[in-house]
Amino acid sequence: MKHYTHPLDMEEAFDDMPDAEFRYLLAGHRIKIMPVRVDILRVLSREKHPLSVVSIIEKIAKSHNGISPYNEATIYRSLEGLTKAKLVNRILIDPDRSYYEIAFGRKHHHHVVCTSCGEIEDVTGCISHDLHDMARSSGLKKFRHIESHSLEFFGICLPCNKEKNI
Amino acid sequence: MKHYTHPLDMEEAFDDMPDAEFRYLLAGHRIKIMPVRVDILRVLSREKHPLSVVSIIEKIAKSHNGISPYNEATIYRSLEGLTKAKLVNRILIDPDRSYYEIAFGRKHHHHVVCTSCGEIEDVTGCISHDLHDMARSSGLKKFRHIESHSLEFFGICLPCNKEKNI
DNA sequence: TACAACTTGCAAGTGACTTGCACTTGGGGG
DNA sequence: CCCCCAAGTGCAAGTCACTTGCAAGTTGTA
Repeated sequence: MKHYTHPLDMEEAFDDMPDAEFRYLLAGHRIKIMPVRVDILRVLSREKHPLSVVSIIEKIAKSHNGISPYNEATIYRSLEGLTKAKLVNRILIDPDRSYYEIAFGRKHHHHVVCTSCGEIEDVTGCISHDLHDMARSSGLKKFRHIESHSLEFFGICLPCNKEKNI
Repeated sequence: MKHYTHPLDMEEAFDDMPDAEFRYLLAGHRIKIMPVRVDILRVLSREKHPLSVVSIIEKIAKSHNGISPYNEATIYRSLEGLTKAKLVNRILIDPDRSYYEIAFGRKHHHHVVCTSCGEIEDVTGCISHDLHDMARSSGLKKFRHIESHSLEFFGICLPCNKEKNI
């Protein structure tokens, strides 16, 4: 059997990560290994960028003869559980719907979102250390522990920009 | 008549800004001067932190004998218009509801949100220049213009933390 | 293998917004 | 200063993403 780097030590590209790895991760996080969870982790791990819930369902459907075997409620509950287990992250980029991305194996990063078409691109090299220092040092009387941060950029992507200048 | 610094040149504390200033701002942004818009600007300008829509309505109600003279739809439409005019900002901190804050007269800043009680505190001294540099320089093939960014921190505030340790 | 705890499907419910439409109003033009 | 209409409003119905209650099905462990 081929040996796979443990996901938590990897960088990018999970294209061929076998389901066994996801089961391993789920077990490690003390969550029951349910098919829907494995499917979600597989779908998200193959994406470079955050996916909306609808997209997640579509991708799952594609790998199951075009029909998702799971109820939507199940998907939502699963995403909630995976988020609590910190295996996926819920991303705050759109006030109208939720986006999720895999939470392990990738460099710390953030996103740029096109305010015109919604295209999402990664921003790597986050200065998160500086950010946390900043958060801790600037008039924060009531907070000592910062658990996480969200850093999102918004702009117009080149294709959309060109379209407008026609 | 007392002279007031133009809002756009001010820093913090609008506690006593007269409605005339808000009318001035609205006119300057070529939006009709409607009472609801003035009310929203007044309420938000008196707040140190972002307010949810419900809170905005409650504050407006307080200044009108306890009953808001505006329909909820009007509030939502107004907030949308004020956001487009860049007089208020919609803040992405809660996937379940919208928060708004005044968009002028304050130093560039961000927020820390308590994931337990929702308390919001400001983070000043943002390294926004570095952030934009970061966004522009890190593998961004498709974006050249970054219009805005959202930087939010999440943690547990001291009161909530104490509560848990009882 | 038995069972308790956890999950799921289904269907109904929730809640934050949005929209269609007829009525009103702010403010520029005459 | 008044007229007029684009822009804004109230009301009520609608939408849509998500949540929940419950009965039935799974998982993992004892």
